[in-house]
Amino acid sequence: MSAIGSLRVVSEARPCDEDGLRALFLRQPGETAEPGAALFFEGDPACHVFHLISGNVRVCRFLPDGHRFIIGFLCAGDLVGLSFRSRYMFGAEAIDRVAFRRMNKRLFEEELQLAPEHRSQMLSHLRDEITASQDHMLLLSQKNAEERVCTFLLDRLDRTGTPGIVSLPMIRSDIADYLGMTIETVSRTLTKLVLKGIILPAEKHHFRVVSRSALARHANEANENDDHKGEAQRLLR
Amino acid sequence: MSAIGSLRVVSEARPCDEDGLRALFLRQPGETAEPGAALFFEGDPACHVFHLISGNVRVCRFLPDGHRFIIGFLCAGDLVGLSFRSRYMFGAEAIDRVAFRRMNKRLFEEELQLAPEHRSQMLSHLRDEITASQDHMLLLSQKNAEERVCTFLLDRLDRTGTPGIVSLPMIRSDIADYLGMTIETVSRTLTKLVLKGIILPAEKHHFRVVSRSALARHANEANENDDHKGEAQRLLR
DNA sequence: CGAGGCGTTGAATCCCATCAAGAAATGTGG
DNA sequence: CCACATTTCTTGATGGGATTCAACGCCTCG
Repeated sequence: MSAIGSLRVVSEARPCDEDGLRALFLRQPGETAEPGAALFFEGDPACHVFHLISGNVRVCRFLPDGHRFIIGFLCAGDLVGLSFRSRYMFGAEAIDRVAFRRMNKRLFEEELQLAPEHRSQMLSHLRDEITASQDHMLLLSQKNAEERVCTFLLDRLDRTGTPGIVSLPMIRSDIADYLGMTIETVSRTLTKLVLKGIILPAEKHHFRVVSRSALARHANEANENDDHKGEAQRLLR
Repeated sequence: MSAIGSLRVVSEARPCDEDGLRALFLRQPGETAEPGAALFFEGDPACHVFHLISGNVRVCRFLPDGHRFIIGFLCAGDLVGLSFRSRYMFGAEAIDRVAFRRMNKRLFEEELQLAPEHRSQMLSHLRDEITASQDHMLLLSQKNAEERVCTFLLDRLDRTGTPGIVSLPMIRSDIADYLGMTIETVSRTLTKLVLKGIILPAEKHHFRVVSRSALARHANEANENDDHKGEAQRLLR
């Protein structure tokens, strides 16, 4: 639980399958995007695949009534653009200063032809996206405000480099549009968790997690390692 | 809008990419499942890929608290099982009498090796699953009861063979668990749509759609062909 | 300093879930 | 075919959790 930078375990152990894919980008020049800038827009011709070097990106779609939905957040090491046909199905915007490499899709596919072992990595990546989507759907359809926020914090906790600290580089409205709630409810729920002693406000955009297990309990997660660990948590309640 | 059996257009025209994949199943023996029977269970080793010949299947996951979530519904022509690693991430249950073929996954992958053109069809299928998941997330996070039901009806309308008729072979609780609401709200919303004159109750498990465009308007869909048609609808409002 | 974006908190409202009851449909056995 | 049990569907009454509307403090930046 304290391993730094460990991958989030979705459902079974998974040694960094996609490292091979990432290696393809090393020849590409590094680029940067300023906060708020778009890497690409929803609806644009999908001609590049992206690899994030540093920084945070939000991935979003819009409804005709102006509502925004955030599909997810990307950070260092993440790939985006593999799951498109001819057009981007969503937009990607820099949250903070972002460094990335991009690769022409045609070129990317040629490389894939040359190195067939990358095929399975590609599939692997797509399967992960599907799994992530389904977990997200589960959250949206079944969880209440507190469970949503706790789930989100757990997720961020595993992505943040410092143990016991969760970093929220995005603003409240990003979180709200990701969790399917309003900024007010997000704010209220965070306050409630602080009052309950589960998290502590730390520096700007950071919280200290006092009790990971309490967080997990309040998140009502499906498989918080449904082995002995899960049992233990149930008994401790 | 009246073309029978036309594929639902997700975002761009797509000639039946996966027909090649489907052809692989023709050598497999036909099987059937009775209503309520499971094709496979969530958590089981994923050793088969399935191709539906006829009937309807619900695809679902369970939460530790007993809640059920329905990821989607399958019908004739659909494939399922492509997006798994070693275990099924969800279960599949027959809604009515179902005919299908199955294929050992290892065999399936060998066939894929032999016919590399199937690779892209495989990717295509996974991308469709991702798109569907994201549309579903959008529904769950942004839409109210009426919009959800209208979206669902539109979706079913395109899957039903008879123009102007939407078939709902599944029961209310299936719909509820798919749309993230209760059976009561589903029922009330359908009643409301009937009172509004948008749909008419037809035979058991069927509704007649009086006005597709009204349905689309109430669904608040993103891309109801965002060309002139969309404009026209806006003007007609 | 003032403007504007961001975050928090309060009060009122509303949509949907919950609880409850009954109607309609389906199935089963005599 | 009917009586009975069970499941499915609908409708009503009520309450609660989240949204909405509003105000205010904090911070950054020009």
